[in-house]
Amino acid sequence: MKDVNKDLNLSVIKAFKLLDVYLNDKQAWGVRELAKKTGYNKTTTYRLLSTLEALDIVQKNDNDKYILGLKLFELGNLVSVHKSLRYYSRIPLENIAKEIKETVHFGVLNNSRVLYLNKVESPLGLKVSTQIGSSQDAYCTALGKVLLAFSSTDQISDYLKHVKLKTCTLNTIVSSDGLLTELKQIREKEYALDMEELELGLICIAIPVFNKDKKIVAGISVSGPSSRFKPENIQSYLSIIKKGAFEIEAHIRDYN
Amino acid sequence: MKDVNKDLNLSVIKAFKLLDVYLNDKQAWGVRELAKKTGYNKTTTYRLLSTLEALDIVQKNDNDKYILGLKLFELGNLVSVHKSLRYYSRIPLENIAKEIKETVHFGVLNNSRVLYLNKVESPLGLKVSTQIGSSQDAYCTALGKVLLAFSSTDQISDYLKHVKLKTCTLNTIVSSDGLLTELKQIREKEYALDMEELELGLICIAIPVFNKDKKIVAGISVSGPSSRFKPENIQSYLSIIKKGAFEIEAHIRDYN
DNA sequence: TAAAATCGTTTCATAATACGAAACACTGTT
DNA sequence: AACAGTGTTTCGTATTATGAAACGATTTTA
Repeated sequence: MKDVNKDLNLSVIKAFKLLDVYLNDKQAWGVRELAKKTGYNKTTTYRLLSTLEALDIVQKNDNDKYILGLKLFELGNLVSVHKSLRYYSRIPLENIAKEIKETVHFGVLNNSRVLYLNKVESPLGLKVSTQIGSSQDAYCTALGKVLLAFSSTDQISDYLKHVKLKTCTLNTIVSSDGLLTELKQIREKEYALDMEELELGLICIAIPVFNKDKKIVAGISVSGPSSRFKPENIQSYLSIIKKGAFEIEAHIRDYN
Repeated sequence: MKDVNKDLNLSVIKAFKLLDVYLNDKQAWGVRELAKKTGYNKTTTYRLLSTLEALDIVQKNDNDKYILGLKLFELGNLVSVHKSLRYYSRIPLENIAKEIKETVHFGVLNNSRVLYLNKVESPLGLKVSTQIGSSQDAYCTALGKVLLAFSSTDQISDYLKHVKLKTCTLNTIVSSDGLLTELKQIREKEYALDMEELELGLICIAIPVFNKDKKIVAGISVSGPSSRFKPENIQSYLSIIKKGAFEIEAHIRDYN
């Protein structure tokens, strides 16, 4: 809580840092639990929560623990950033999911992470399921790698400077050189694969979505269990995903 | 800004009241514009916006005006209230929309208003389109009336005490007695109609969704232009919507 | 059954912070 | 050249947030 900041409302910052707890642990919290998580005083936490509750930003559940309230749902749905991406991606994603029968994701790079803007889940029982609005490390997912690959060289070197590549599985790329080579190959092939790099048994294909200036704005990925991703399927999957990407690109030519 | 409140963080309240501006006017705002809208001092508004920008709650658009930021999108998608309603309503709503080819809405009563939790738009060019997360007065919509009708008598009389029934069209019910009679009929028929009460040319059918205790938890509505809502269609529409309601009810039996 | 350990909540003197008028820098218009 | 818009910074003052301690109510442990 040092004041390196110029001149900001500290209690507003505190309030949102408290809400940030919910980004990591999506559960209901008590006053003392949140006080411990945030490092705030118990009374401070209590006062913040009372304030947020009065505003319908948080609310108590059946066990008198705090959960995020409906006002945040209302505000979240008003966010106009990437709104056209979200809007125009829906139907193409559904078409892809209908053909391939695997979960389809649509995301952008945000704060060095993949932010999922949209998804359509596989109709099958065994499937990948990610929450819209959640984010994931970029280096160990196909979607993240394809978004990185077509970023500027400055952005890529910045990414490597600030993000630690951690081992998720035996296949995870953990060296900067390894990732740079991988990104170069992705640029050449115009698609990315995640062969169990994030999680064992999980395979993922991703392709970029460009605007009219050939600048990357988003990516589409299809993911599922390795048992269903045979090498002979990947090419046909790619052409189906590319068809969806073309549809989206047709609508967002003025996106920047 | 009177302190009738017990002991709350006033600047946190100010911050969210500022964000509330976006609920009414979904546009980009400058510092002075927001200061005028909120009644805050220009400097206060500037400091609040700088704080919120540092937290990614708002961000500047191309014209250096403030819009809601992606952090709100992330938080909004974490809201767990009504999450299962939103989840289990999706496919039934899509099936209804596919059959009827009109826009289908799914909503609950929240703060005396209809809050739209989900929607599927009509595939036709001329269609009703409402924003998920937005809300609407209850008394002049079919969805609102059906949600009111099956509320407790206390809630209904409370509603009539606090909400002013304003004329939207010639058909709007503006008297308390008129609305009470209408709600009684809705309880008997188990569905509600909005015959151009909110907007001329706009017709809407709504039915309730109950939990296992026969308590209302949500409602489904189908809306479209009056030219496409012939009296002879309404009965067949109703049976299609009811089928969807049954599907949802099967999944939410423990909802309260 | 008593004691201890939780929980959320309230109090209040003190320390910290938000406030806002005024001045400033910048841009585009008259 | 004067004016009318922006957003931004400064700084003394008035307001507000802070947190240790005490409180009441449950639940758990001895």
